Amino acid sequence: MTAALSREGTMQSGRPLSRLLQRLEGVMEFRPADIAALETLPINIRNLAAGEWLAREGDVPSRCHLLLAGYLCRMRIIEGGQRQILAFLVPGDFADLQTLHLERLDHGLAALGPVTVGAIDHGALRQLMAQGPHWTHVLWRENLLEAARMREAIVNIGQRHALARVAHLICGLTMRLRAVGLARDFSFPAPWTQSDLADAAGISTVHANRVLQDLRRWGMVDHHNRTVRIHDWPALCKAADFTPDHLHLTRDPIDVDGPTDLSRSFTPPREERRAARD
Amino acid sequence: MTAALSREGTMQSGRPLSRLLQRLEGVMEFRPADIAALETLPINIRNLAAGEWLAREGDVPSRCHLLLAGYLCRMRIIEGGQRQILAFLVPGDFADLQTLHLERLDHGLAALGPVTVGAIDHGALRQLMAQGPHWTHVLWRENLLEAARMREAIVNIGQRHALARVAHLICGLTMRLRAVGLARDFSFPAPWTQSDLADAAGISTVHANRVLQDLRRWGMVDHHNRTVRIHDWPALCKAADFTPDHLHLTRDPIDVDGPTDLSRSFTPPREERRAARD
DNA sequence: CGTTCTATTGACTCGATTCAAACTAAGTGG
DNA sequence: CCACTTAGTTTGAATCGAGTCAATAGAACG
Repeated sequence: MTAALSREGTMQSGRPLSRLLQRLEGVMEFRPADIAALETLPINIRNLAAGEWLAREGDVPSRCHLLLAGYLCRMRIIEGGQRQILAFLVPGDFADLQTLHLERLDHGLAALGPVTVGAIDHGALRQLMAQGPHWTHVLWRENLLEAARMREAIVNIGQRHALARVAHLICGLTMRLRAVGLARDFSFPAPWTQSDLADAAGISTVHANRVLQDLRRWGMVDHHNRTVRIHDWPALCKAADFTPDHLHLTRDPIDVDGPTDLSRSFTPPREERRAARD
Repeated sequence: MTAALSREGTMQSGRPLSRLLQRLEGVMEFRPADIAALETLPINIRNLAAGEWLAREGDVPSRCHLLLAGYLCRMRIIEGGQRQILAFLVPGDFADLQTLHLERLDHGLAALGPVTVGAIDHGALRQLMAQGPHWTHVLWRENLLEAARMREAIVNIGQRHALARVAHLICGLTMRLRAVGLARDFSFPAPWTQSDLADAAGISTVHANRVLQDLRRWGMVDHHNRTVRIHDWPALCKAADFTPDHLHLTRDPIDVDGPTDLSRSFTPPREERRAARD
């Protein structure tokens, strides 16, 4: 079991783009030519040790990094030393794609556990996008998916209790891992500490510990031996108030077999004044 | 004074793009042809009453909306009825630009006070972008700026105390308004309620009230008569732990008079293992 | 095999929520 | 223009979820 897990996590060095493509193919069609164009990108593979920085706040990278194996996190440290983890990244995610259009990095990127990344020059990506609107769309969309996850993080931290926050983080990670072929059995390596989880959920380390104990006691999920094992997925989702909508993992309605009925696509509900306030 | 303020807020109907252009020109150069291309876009101007929805979660819009006057907010309502305001939008901001590449809206957009928006068809925007990489860059960057503000919101809600959160929201709004020529005198119309502010800061309405009283008592800022008046900007920024970095309002280093020294643009600090954890 | 992280526990404190009531400003219609 | 209504603000008291501090237990690592 553990062996299977670690095999799952291993990057097939011949196909560094496989995680990304697997996820993308879940939501859109690709012509062989599109994939060929992507696969000609020169990728520089690099390993990071646990805790190592991939990039720091203020950096002006000239390359984008695709996470191939392991986990990265985005983080910011504020005056007073507190750290907020903004996001966990999973294989197939771009780490600093936004530097194509927003040069200065406004947050740091660090490895949670050992990590493999592939570096692609900005120039190569720009060339890829210049070949047609398709890859522009895909990469832009990648940035938007990230923004959607951030919105979810705001809701999570702003409105939910500690237990739901932590549960929600785990649910989101699970779904995203499954979208790239990992965590098939609802368990996955989790090299981060309770303190990392706490900083992602906006709670104290001590409280994160107590919440994890609760989740374990209720038989929902267990985090031991650097491994998360989900025992009751429906219950966990319920406790987390989790819905996968914000991940946009299914084909957007407008993409499914031709154009949808557009008459209901935009509804200006004039009659509902004030409703927004309550 | 009040007259000047309301004049400031009024949209010059002949130049609906003026706020957007004013902000953009603060960070990049435009050729007259670029601006001309933008100004030929067919824009449909529409007014919304306070509390009215511009769009709702689940909508699949076929147009993007540029906020011309007033304030919009992004919001999500969760199981249990709690609302999280994800962002306040100010004139010159796009409300649903992301629907160009992520069709389904994962949050609602509502008017805080009376609002004027300009609707631009997706098709027209795609045509604009097809004319060259320039507007693609600009619009993509708009999405990234929004993502940067969301990261800041996560840090704000996740790590700061209630007073700093509210102060931070006000600081961010002020800077963004000033970037489009509003709030020149550090005061601006604020048609939202304490309950709106609370939902944006992730605190209860009662506590928002108490925090606002503190900010008033300390002589930093005052929110009365649907107007925010900042009396001590440095003190407010200090209390908020506010820096304008995340707004990317200055020219990015790489854009200022030719290429910057790229040797220091990416620094893989191998020696700093573990540092990321503390 | 000790050193260093990481996880766990208990006691105490505190920031923030909840509930409920009172007060104030802002429309609305007679 | 005033009485009525409604939305928004303010206050106090009780409570609670979560933070802090400090000490211990356990795992991992060189």
